[in-house]
Formats: sequence, structure tokens, C-alpha cells
Amino acid sequence: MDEILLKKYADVENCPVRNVLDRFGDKWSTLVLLVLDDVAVIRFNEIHKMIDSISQKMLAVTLKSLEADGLIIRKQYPEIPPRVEYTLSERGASLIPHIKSLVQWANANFEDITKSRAAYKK
Amino acid sequence: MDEILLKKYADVENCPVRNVLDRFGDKWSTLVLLVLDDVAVIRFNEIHKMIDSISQKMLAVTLKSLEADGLIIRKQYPEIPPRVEYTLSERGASLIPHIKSLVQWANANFEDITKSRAAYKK
DNA sequence: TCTTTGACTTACCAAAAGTAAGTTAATAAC
DNA sequence: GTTATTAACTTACTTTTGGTAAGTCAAAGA
Repeated sequence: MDEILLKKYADVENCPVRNVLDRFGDKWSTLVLLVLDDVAVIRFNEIHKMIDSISQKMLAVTLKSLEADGLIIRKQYPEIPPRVEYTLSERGASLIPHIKSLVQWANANFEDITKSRAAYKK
Repeated sequence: MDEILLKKYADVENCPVRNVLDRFGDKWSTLVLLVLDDVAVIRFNEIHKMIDSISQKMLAVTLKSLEADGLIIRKQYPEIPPRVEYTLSERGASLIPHIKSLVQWANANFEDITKSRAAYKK
């Protein structure tokens, strides 16, 4: 194994792959993006209903980081009680096909994977 | 928002998207797969050198779960000190293009995202 | 006999995520 | 004119997940 390959994934700063996976390899980001793609416009509590297993705390954190990355747009109305609407940005929308291709693969292979996992008992 | 959409991502069991993301949305799986794709055959300690930020513990856990899912193949030689070689399975290999398409997107958008994130200060 | 070697485990500690309660301010109900 | 309600979050606390460093195992070499 040569030296260049050895260093390729070594440190986070200089490794684009690491940068990507650190950003989207979290538990909720991709799922939230898929939901936004599905509904176009959606409010905080509606997302929470659709993904009932996410906590409000983590939904807030996830939305904030997606907004910071410019993947979603947050529009707040000056009303009380507050109304906030989330939509995909263009950048976010351009990511969707790539995520969906992953999901398709997973759907196609889900059964086999589940069988493998059941057979593997150690 | 209609009822069907509301339920779509609701619970883990019945949601294929959730199943996928729970499986590959962990911190290390995709990166390990990419490394295996890069080198074809590789030993435990070599992976650890290439991804120096992963702990031995998590590398062991990750490899075990990838093996359980039938995405990688573990070949152990009856030697001492032990020798274990890891390779992608066919199933694992079929996943690689989808991961790479995500990585390409990320490379293309990395700079802009970094700028957005820097500009976002709250 | 003692050290080295590679692929892991284990015990302990730190960081991330989950839970449930609290905050805010205007309108509605009593 | 208090009290309750409402949406989008925070905060304090607990649990789960991941990181660190040391330990294990068995043969071959010094």
C-alpha cells in the first residue's frame, strides 16, 4: 500500500470525503431533506409529526445546521404564536437525487440485507 | 398535509427510508466501504492507518456490522499473529457508485457550503 | 524465558442524543 | 382581568453512543 493512499483519508481537514460524511453522516439530516422534498413547504411541528421519532431538540439542531449550510430556507412570519416555514433551497434540491439513489439501492437490497443479518449470529 | 404522508416516515419498522438511514447513517460505515473499494484487499491495521481518526473499537464494530449485512467479506488465516483480510462483497460493491455520487456532489458544493456556514452566525 | 506481532476486547470516560419541562407573547375563553 | 392556548423552540437532566488506553491470545524469534 503506497504512502499517498495511506494519507488519503487520514485527517478530516484535508479529506473531502471525510468532510462530506461528517456533515451528512449524522442521524437526521438526510431524512429531513427527504421530507422537505416530499412536501415542498412545511412547518416545524409538521416535520415533527412526520418523523415522530426525532426529538424536538434534535429537529431544531438539524434544521439549524441545514440552514447554515444553505440547504434549506427558513421563513419566519411575525405572528404569535409563531409561524415558521421551511423549504429546500436550490442547493438542497440538487442533493436530493443523490440521496434518492441511495434509498433506491437500499430498498432493492433491504430484504437480502435483513436475511444476512439474521443469519449472522456471533 | 394528508394522513398518508403524515405516516410515511413515522415509524422505523415500516419505513424503508428510515431503515436505510439507520443502517448507513452511522459515523463510519460509508467511509470504510469507500476505503475497501479503493484498495480491494486490506487488513485491519491498514484500515486503521488509512482512517486514523477511527478508534480500533469502532473499526471493529463497523466491520462486524458491514460483515453481518453481507457488504464486506472477512477472510481469516490460521496464523499467529493473526491475519485477517477484508474485501467488498458484490453487494457492497453495488452500493459504491451511489456513495460516490454523493461524494461527488459534496466535492462540487463543498466550497459554497463552507462559505454559507461561515456567513451564518447566530 | 521474554519480547514481538495483529486483530481484536474490555473498562473506563467523554460526547452526542433523548426526555420532559419550561419560555415567549398575543389572542381567546372564562 | 386572570387563565388557558398555541408554535417554535430552549434548557436541565438522563441515557446511549463513541473514544481512550490498556489488556488478551498464542506462536515464533531473540
